[in-house]
Amino acid sequence: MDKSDVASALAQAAVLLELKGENQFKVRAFHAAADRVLDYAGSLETFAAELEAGKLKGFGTQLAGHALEVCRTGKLSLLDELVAAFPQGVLEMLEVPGLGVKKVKSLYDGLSVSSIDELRNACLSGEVAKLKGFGEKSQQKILQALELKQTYRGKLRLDAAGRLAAEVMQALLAESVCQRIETAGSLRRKNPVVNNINFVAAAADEERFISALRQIPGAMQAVKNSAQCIVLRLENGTPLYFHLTGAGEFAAALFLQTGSASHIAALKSLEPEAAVFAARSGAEGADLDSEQEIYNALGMALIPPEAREGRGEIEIAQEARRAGGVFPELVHESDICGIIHAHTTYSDGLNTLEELARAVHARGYQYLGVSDHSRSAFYAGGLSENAVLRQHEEIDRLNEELAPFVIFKGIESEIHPDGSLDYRDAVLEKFDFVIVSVHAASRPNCAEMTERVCRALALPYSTILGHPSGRLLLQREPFDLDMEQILACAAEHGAAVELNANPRRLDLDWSYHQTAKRLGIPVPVCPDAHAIDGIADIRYGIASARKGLLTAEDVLTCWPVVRVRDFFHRRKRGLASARHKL
DNA sequence: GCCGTTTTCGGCCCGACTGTTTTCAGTCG
Repeated sequence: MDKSDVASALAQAAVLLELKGENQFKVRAFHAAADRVLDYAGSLETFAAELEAGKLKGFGTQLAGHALEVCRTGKLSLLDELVAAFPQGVLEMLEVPGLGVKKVKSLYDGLSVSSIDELRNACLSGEVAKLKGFGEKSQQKILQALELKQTYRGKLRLDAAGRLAAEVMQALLAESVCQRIETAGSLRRKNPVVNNINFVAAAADEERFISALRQIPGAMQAVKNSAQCIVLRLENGTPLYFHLTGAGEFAAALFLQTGSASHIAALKSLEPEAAVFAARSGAEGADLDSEQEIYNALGMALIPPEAREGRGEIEIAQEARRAGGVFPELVHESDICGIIHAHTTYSDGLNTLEELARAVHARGYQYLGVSDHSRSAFYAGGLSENAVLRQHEEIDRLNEELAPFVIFKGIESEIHPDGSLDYRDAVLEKFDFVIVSVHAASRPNCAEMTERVCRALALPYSTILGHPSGRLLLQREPFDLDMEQILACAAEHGAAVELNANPRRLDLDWSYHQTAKRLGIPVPVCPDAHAIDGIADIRYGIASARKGLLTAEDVLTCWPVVRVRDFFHRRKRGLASARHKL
């Protein structure tokens, strides 16, 4: 039980109250109360105490009572009543993009549609288009959204997959049904989204192993898929594959189950590979006890798991081996010198500027690039020009206090449809760096969107392009834009392109990293943190950067403070030569 | 349902965009 539970109970109640047709201001009061719980800086205990004392703004007698009930019992009886009043599927309909509470209500009231399946049928039969407030286009959009939702089914984002895999491995090791177990497949390759989770396990007793799998929470069924593979199906639909192996063949199995199909196929087409694959299939005679030896036997340096995609890494590894060396050292989390792209309470962050700066400082980083939302992001409390000036004064004060630690003055500015940014030049001038990004809901065509971003990049104030594709993994598709053209444009103007490390984004996608590198574009790995905890997300960004074969030199946030400052200055003066060194 | 030091009743959070409409409601960020 924590603050997010309280907030989520109040927010869910708000949605259902609206669905029920309650007064919109009452609904808003519930939403606002939920936001206030999240924004509350203290502990759950002090929150409850202040509620009781009637000290919290936004909580009158009613809402304070509801919030206290959740704090004390973990339950909200009002919410239970509301949930009971609607079929479960109605709530699921709210997750369909383009459908808000009003439209769901009108579908439920007007067509008695109360589930995703019924919604699809109503669209297919053309009934939705006849409903007041809907039309042919709305119906088509709903169908498209449902189709997209279907393609997301059973898939997991890297962070969720990693957590699930860790829980499963812990449970199996605790039951002592395997001596060793590791993740393999797309999770070990750190793909942003995975369709399944693969494990390699050294387990002597197959029956005990399977029965332990059946004990895992959410397990639906665990059955043998082939001679050496067991598949576990969970309630959410994601299949988990367990490749059983003897302890002596563990490395060979891990190697075979990690590489992507094209990576393994490319290796199989090489001459000396026969021995390795024969050894694997011969089972008994496998004497290769590490992946290092396997790759060496194949005539190449060890390829890091993230890179095993069949996109040129084999040639790099062969070349490295010929030169007597190892695979080029990819970027590590420990290479990160500073944090760029973080929000504070000036806009929609949870921590104050000072708290955030001290936390980043305490973690041993050299600098923090603060970038709250700009003016036009009303929904996120975007900064007015006055707020910008106030923040700058506070930064100046903190910079004196925390030196040699540096806080860079930044902003995350919306790119308007015409490619312009949010403030007057006189204000833009005052920032050390400006992250330019698109948030707006509208989705223009490819040419318009590309033009919009390129126009922004041509402005001397645009330092970093933020989350360039705009995608939200398993939630929203990327904008329709020409990424190659945008990268060329960033390179031309000396701008950097962010690798947003939030596991919901991981944007710039790893498949474009080598293009960026070739064009000399520095790629900062940015947490886009909205609280101190969010800084830890850079580990996902680093995983993606490694996947894209980036080195510390390629990642702007691995540069020391002096070099970053110099990059910002040069960019502002239109002088940025992206790859210059001091 | 909450709030207020001009208010205890009457107002409550912005703006673009889309698709539905003939002047606006719903959604999104």
